Amino acid sequence: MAVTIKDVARKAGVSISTVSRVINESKPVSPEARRKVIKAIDELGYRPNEIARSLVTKKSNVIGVIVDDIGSSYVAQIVRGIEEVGHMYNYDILLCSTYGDKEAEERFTQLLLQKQVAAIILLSEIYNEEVISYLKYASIPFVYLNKYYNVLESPTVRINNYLASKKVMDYLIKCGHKNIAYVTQEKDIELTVEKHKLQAYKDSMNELKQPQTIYKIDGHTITKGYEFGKKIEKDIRTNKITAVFCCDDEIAIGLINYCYDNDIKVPDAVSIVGYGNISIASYIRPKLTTIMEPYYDIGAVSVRKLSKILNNEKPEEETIELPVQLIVRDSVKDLDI
Amino acid sequence: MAVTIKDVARKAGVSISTVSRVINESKPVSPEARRKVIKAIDELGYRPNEIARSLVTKKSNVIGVIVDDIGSSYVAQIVRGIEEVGHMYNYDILLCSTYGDKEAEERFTQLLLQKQVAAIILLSEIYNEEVISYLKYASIPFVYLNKYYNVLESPTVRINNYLASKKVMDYLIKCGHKNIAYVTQEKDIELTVEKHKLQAYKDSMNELKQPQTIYKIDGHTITKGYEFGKKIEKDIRTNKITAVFCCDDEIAIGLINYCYDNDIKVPDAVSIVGYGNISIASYIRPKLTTIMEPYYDIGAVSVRKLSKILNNEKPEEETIELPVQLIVRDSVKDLDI
DNA sequence: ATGAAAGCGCTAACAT
DNA sequence: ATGTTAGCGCTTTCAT
Repeated sequence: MAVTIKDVARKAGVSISTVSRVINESKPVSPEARRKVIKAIDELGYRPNEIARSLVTKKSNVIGVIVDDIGSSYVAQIVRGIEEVGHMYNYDILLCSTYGDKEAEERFTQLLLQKQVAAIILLSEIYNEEVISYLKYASIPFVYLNKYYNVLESPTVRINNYLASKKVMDYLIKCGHKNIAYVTQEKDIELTVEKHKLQAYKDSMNELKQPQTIYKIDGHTITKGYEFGKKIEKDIRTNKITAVFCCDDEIAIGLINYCYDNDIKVPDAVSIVGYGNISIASYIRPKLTTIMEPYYDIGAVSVRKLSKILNNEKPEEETIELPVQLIVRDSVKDLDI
Repeated sequence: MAVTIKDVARKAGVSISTVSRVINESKPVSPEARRKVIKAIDELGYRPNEIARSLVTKKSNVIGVIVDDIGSSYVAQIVRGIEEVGHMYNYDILLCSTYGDKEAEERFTQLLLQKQVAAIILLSEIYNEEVISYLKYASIPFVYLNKYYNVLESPTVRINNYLASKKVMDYLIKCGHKNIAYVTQEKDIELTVEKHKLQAYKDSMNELKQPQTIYKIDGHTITKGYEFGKKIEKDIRTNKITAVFCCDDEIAIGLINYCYDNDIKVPDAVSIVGYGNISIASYIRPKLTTIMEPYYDIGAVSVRKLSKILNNEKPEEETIELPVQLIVRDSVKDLDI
């Protein structure tokens, strides 16, 4: 049987209140009593039961984290930020993965609520307004993270996608590219960040007075990017385009692999830029030039935001925007050289 | 204020016991009362407080998971297995990362114990006997996972590293390679799985009646593998070796990248084999031939093992060995063709 | 400074 | 079948 506060009290010859006071340093205790209590705790190897504790305090110092798939590398990086900074603020992490299941998001939200988590971070990849309404209704502090969709008004931490895409376009143009293609997504452009990224592309091409070449693909995987290679191959070989700006690192990497397998030299025959800076980006060859989404920081800032709310500090703006950086590597050729 | 079992009882006009009975289906309840209770639960949006529940039942259906770094891809895969199968068995996951800190392993173990987790899965990369002793002393069901070290006797799920290495060597030899090098680790060979992997290499080379070429490097990162390229470059160019068996995918990938950057064709100039099958392995070019460590399954089987223990089912063998597979891709050349 | 006692929300005897 | 009650391990009034 686990040792309880009673055992400590008995052994120390004091009341359980006194024991409670010394472990919480909540009220003054005589040095004499404190000494005895500490001794008893030591000898018995006593550790307060956090469950009992949070039942009475109604606080849990647990943050519920619902992600799409912890096996996904950017998700793991965000969770790393949540976890590491969370522990600095003394929060523990209760983790659930939904694997894109809409119902699971709501089910896990309920579950976490039942577990009395102090706050929730929901990292989603789908469009799901209900879960946000539910979260608001449950009036639990939360942060909603979604790489793709702009869902409702909700507290979130993200980057400015328009500015990020502009950065890419400016760089490509600086490198002398004129025939630049953009690879976007087929679905829900109006609802997703693609809306802003695409706008940045269009604005840039207009300024450049060049025709737009827009490809749409369905999905964010390396495999999809690879398959996409077949579609774009001709346009590359005929020099209709000299640079491809992919909405996703995965797609860019798939495309690079397709080029490698089909003897199209990157960046000599075609320049490729990604978006995200997932970890593989620097390991494939050529190394991928891309926009760095600060995943770790997104996680870190999310916890910090929640921590502030939980401590009733001054409420922040709902949306926090983090700076982005263009990571210049080897997948873009400077045509002026 | 959250709605409690009392509110439901009052609203339904029954006692709290009756409410408890219907939500737990623990004892028969008249259809009439059940109906009223369910109605009240619905109307109030009541959800039982899991904290209160586990305080009295002394069960928590939470599994504490301590990992080295959730940002590491194989770790994320194991956690994915734990998480997904865990939820099937109705367990939630409380996650902590140690980042290789020995003290953190023990601190988090204590923390999880205080949180009354039902069991612990410890995924470590260091040698730390104390934490195992502590886990045993705390008499909590646990599984100890360590990719590198063979630490003490402890319940674990792993692969047979000798057999896995043998598989690689057999394949390399089948492909006509004779001058095969093995890249192992500098540190703690006797304490780690390298002991068995190296033995398999030696046995194979002896059978082949070929001299052994063993390199030692310190670390498991892609960067280390890249740096190692400089050391081995001459031996490749002089054809002293035609194939390199790396103890780690990361090292193999680093080496492949070094070769790419220095115009050494893989696999034409040198064949390279990895170990682990991390996700990047199939995305780099050439695709890496490697041993697949079934990370997801290791996580999945670990939970299943714990679940059995927690349900007092027949105790299993302490060590579970999972099958390995050689994934043949493009980084090995068949010399006979 | 300390102890007694109430009570957090719930389950599980124990009664009826 | 249902209600009453004790108590899980703890914090926190409220007395003293």
